[in-house]
Amino acid sequence: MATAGSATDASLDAEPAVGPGAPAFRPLYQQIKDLITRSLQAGEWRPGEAIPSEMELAARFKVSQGTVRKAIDALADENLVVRRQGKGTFVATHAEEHTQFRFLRLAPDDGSAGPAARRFIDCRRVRAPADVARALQLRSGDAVVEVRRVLSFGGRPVVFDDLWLPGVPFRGLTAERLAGYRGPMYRLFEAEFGVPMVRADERIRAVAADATAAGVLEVPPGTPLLSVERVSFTYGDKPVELRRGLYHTAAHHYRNQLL
Amino acid sequence: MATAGSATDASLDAEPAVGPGAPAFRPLYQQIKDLITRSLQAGEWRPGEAIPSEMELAARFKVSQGTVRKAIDALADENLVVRRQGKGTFVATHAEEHTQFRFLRLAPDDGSAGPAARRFIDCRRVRAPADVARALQLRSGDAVVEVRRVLSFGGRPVVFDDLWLPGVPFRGLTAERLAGYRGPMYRLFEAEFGVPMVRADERIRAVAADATAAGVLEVPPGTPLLSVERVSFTYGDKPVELRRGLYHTAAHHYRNQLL
DNA sequence: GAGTGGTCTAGACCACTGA
DNA sequence: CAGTGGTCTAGACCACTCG
Repeated sequence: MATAGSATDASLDAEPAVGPGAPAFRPLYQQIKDLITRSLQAGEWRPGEAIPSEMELAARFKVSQGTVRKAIDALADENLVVRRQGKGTFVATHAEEHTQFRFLRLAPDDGSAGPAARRFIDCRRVRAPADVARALQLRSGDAVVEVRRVLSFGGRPVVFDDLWLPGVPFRGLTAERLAGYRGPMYRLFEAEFGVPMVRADERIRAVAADATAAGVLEVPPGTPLLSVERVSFTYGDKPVELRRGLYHTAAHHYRNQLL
Repeated sequence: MATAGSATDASLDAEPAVGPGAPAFRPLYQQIKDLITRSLQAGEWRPGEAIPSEMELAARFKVSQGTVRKAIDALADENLVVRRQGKGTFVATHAEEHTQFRFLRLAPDDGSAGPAARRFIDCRRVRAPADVARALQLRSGDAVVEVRRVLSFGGRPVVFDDLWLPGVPFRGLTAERLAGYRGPMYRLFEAEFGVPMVRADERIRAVAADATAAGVLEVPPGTPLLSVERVSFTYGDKPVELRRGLYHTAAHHYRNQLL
């Protein structure tokens, strides 16, 4: 079977489709990948849950197991999904993640990986300034939630984060909720608000500590700090967080691997 | 055929090999990948050249095309090799690379991607200081080549690099050679010295400009700068460059994608 | 049209997990 | 033990490149 006729709950290309608009060529496994992504987006399976087995998905989409496998491989490459031999394939989650990995690329200069202590400075509903609105694809003045917090390692404040979340999915996010939660903040976002962070872009520069940052991070004003501006996305490449972080890099560094 | 007997020029696992030392299980395609990597390392095919077709490699290693394909896929994922449909598979090269991509993650704040201007401050043979020797896995005092250079964008100096290369493969690297070369520095390294950079680890922090950096980058002393310490590797995870870069991030930023 | 990589299938068997 | 993902094979056909 070269072209599938139809699937149970969504449509694959019925014909090779070589119209004048030339939709080019779209491999079957990519179409399957999109269908699975759509199911993730729709919440058909929640973070941490298993998705159906390859055999089941192959039956559902009327394609071979190999094609489903390629689709899932692609999803696994993007960390949307995690494969576990003998057990199944699971929707990626920030639940385990060994606390501060994956998205916080800060490492201590020596290997000592002490646990992070969090302190929330505030959490307020505000109207989105123009730059925040632009980053989150909202309109200026739309409701957003602003959170400010500090991360400390070994008793010393190292990270000062100022972040904004769209008001609508994050209605009900309060300082108490944040302070009372055990586990990574992104885990709370996905578990309590149904917004899993899946990808992020960062822009990094060096800046001098202003009075506020100096006070929070307990350094003299003017101290060089790493400025990390991050936009995080959920499933449909939809931006759902703007974060401005200031990192004190006297005993820590931002690690990155190029390949 | 579940286990291959032998190959033309190297050995695959002859037996499942379940000794007491438990070498675990090593998929065939990974063994093939290692063999191909070894050929790359030995210079059997040079950067930019095509490697044999999947069919030829399958015949050479006495495995199916599908297995070779998986091996090459893995190599392509690590950017050791580039696949081009209809043409072949080619050893990765820094020849095209659109000038400043892949390894220099600095981008202008506005989209304006002007060409970079290079200026070489010096290029000397020196004895490796302890920290350089450690990073390059040499002995303190071994000969290394130190290069210092500046990159400018739109007439303004933005990057000040100080880098060390092991003396032995880089015998004959001179300021004239560097200044006279058209194209990326890493292209010169792979083409003239047979050392392709394949992977790199970076450690980033914020520092204040000292007198030297301030002079070179034309900023006041104390200006916050991005400090980027990079160790680059060739094929066998062998470190072949230590680079300390200082980036002036007033109009540029270091971009990074997290997934 | 010949040769390359890319897709898709079908089936066998292996490694791992957990009841 | 049954069920999962992981490997390997063999063969067909497709998309792309280039002479």
